[in-house]
Amino acid sequence: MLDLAFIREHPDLIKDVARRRNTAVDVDALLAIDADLRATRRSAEDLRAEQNRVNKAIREAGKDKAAREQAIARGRELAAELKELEPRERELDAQLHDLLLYVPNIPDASVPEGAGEDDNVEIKRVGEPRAFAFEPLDHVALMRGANMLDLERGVRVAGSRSYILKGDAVLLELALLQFAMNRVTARGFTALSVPAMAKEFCFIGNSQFPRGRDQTYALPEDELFLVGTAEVAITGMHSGEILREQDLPVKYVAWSPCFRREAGTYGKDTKGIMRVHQFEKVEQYIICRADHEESVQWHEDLLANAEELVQALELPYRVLNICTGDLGDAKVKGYDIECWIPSENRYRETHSDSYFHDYQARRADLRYRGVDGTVRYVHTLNNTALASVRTIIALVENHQQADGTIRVPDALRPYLGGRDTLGAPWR
RNA sequence: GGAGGGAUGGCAGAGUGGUCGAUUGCGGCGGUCUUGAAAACCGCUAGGCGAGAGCCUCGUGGGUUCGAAUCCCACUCCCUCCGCCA
Repeated sequence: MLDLAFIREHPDLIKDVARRRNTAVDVDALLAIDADLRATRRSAEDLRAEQNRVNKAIREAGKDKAAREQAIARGRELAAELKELEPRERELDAQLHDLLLYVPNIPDASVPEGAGEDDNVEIKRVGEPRAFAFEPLDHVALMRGANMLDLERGVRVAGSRSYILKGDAVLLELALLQFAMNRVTARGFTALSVPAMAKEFCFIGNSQFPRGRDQTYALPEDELFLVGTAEVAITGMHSGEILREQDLPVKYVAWSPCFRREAGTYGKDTKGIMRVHQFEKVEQYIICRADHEESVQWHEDLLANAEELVQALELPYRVLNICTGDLGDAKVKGYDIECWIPSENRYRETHSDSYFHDYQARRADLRYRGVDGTVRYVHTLNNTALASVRTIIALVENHQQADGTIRVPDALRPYLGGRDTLGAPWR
């Protein structure tokens, strides 16, 4: 959410931003409602001010019965007028708030212009895609052969885009999660295990709602929703608080299951487990002071943390600077890390590193008191540390061996009981 | 699932229809004193809208009333007991 005063002063900028971001928002309607609300509120405030004066007069009238009766009569008139005005004031306020949720954030000047994902700009490439001395398999063939994946029965249990990991794949998943948790906590992040379901306000605060509502699983009986990322729960957990500047930055690394409906993606990534409804993720999250330079610094640091993990797993990857047309509404700027997937002969997204300035903080009402006493909205940032299935795909495909087994990168071996190979030879 | 109690500022905790946006304590900030610190003492210290006058906020939303932290209704959350249960 942007500051309403800023929108009032820069309507053309907002319209331009919405166009560049491919997002629809009716700025004129918003400003019309705002003007109407302010006029209505002004009238109501005048009435309330007089009401307060009349109430004081009633108190002070004491035994002067005539003055008291007269003031009460005026009070009755004011109450009647307010009864007309107040429902309208509430209605306009609600409408304004709803529209405000659709106004996107302002991208940083360093965000490339572009219509969609094809216009994202590659900013670095690390590691060489491996030259295989044998015909490499895709993750489905590989994991099936090694008895690590059962797609059919996963679908039987939970429908399309569901899967069952088996055998060494389960150990691999747990190892990866713990590997990520250990590496990031070693950098001073506090480990969290957060609820995988959350109330609506958390999703609004984080900006998943209202626009992404159809991508979220709902539990209507309980007015809860399944989170698509731990980010939702973390944004919600401090909602309404005023933190102390001395306690910033707050750095979390949270593990959670992630649930995604993937509505509207029917033809996409139908093979294997590239796009699934449920996976595990370790997420980095930072709450810091309202300072652009500091946000930028943490954004880079979060990227570096993620790169370090990917490098330790010996996966070739590249980093993209996400263009205006592909950047989520709430983000000021975002980098994606894409890991090399041999069977697709291309890089695929495994991490998403973003900063938001105070956009999420305003929605979630998350502020801090500076050492000088002033209260401001915090800045928030987050980046994936490790997402289970996509990392599993990249790892098994990149580290497959001629006999169908998977080589375990050195950094991961301590989390797999020292094993250097997963699966038994089968090719 | 059943019964009862509760929700007030950063925290604790008064306040049961008008002078209460709110007693007090703790914490925090500033000062006096001190070589420095502690202690003691003094002062300041909720948030939001508004250029300002002023307006709003005592869990949330309605209602009663000239007037609501206070009364009524609904909801949410927390606590205690019972039941069920990983």
